Amino acid sequence: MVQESISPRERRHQRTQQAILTAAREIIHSEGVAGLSMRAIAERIDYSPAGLYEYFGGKDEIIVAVCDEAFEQLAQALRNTDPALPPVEYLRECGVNYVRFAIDNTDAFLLMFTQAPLLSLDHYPPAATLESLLRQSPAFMVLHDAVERCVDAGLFATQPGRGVFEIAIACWQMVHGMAMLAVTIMRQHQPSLDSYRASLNLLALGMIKR
Amino acid sequence: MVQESISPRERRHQRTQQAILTAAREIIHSEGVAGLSMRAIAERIDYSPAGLYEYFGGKDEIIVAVCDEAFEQLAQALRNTDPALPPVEYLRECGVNYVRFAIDNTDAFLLMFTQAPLLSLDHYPPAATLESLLRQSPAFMVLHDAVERCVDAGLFATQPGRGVFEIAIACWQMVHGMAMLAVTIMRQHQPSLDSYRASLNLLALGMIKR
DNA sequence: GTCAAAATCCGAACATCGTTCAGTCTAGTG
DNA sequence: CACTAGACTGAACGATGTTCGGATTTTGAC
Repeated sequence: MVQESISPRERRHQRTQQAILTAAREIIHSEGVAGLSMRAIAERIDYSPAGLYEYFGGKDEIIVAVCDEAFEQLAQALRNTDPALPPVEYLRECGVNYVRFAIDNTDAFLLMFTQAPLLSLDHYPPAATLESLLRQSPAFMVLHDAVERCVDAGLFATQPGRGVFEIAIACWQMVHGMAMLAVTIMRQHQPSLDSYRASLNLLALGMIKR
Repeated sequence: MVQESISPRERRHQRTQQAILTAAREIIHSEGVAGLSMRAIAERIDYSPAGLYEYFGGKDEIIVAVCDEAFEQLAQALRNTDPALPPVEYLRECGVNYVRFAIDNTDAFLLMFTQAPLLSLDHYPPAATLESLLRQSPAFMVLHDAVERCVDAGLFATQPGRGVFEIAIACWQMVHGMAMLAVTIMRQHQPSLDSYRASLNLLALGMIKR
């Protein structure tokens, strides 16, 4: 039997942990990543800087934790895509939602893909294969399953060595490039979501069986 | 007449400036971006930390200068694409070279697109339009001209509101996503360049007039 | 209820960082 | 030669992430 109920102590511990994370998120949103400091977090939740180390191993761990939350939010944003859409349109709208998430959550997105990669090499355990790594990512799996629907419906062509997984990676690369450029170089010059949609249509067109 | 010859003093100045930049580049390559410090640069070229401020306004300016150099190298890497290739293949190989540059110069590429964007908002003057901004980027213009060749040859279809410029952006987004993921999440699991080629073929296929 | 152990939390300190400033030395100009 | 502008340093300032010893509180076992 698993002891499901947690002690009040653990509950307080988790609550304080969450308070730290939300404080970090707020600071990043208002001051930018550079403005995030242990002292700023501590002050915001009425703690001493040293007290934070009771809940996180250090600043890096806090950043990684914020990223983990953001990755889950991204996956949720992708899952919000209307499942009633035809397979290809569904896949395309997943991509649009990916870009939309990046634009609406610039701070979080930049953190996920510019700060975490520099830290994660030490924090995340190295996976054996790329496939085993990506299968643990809920966000990627939404794209993967969307591609699978297209293949199962006989719309997308597969080849030996280029199955659902490889096609899903190609889709991810495309939408990730869109999102990444949108939050960096094009930050001040956002194209319409329809222009992203048009580009994704082109990629889908190249994949469709003919 | 322009005074072309520069004084020995200015020559020394420029040489020291270059020494600072190469020192910074080497430190980033061996220690990572986090290991880059004014003191480390100064020590490597036998200077006092304060002496560096005679040549650069601060650490941010040094980083931006390193990025500017790297952007020029990227443009050069794209220009190395064999011009004898047919238009579409030429465009595709430009993309492959973009990804190859990212993989071969991971430190520089990460610096360009993860550090600089956070600083450049203060350093670079905001451009009026996206087009005027990108036209100043030699690297992007290589892609742009490659797309133009495809359009002029009657291979790529254009539409009102989706001309050479818009298509070039789509290509850039694709290759940028490939490169970005290659140097972050897939850093330890590099797919072959041929798999990138195959994905780029799909995008090109969607653009080809039919 | 008692009491040792564990969990919190803090103040002070340490090392490091980017940056500034007053001053010294040197090269170039009149 | 005198003078000025540039080059360079040492010491310092404020801010940062982190550690450590100790004080305080909470918990669980007897």
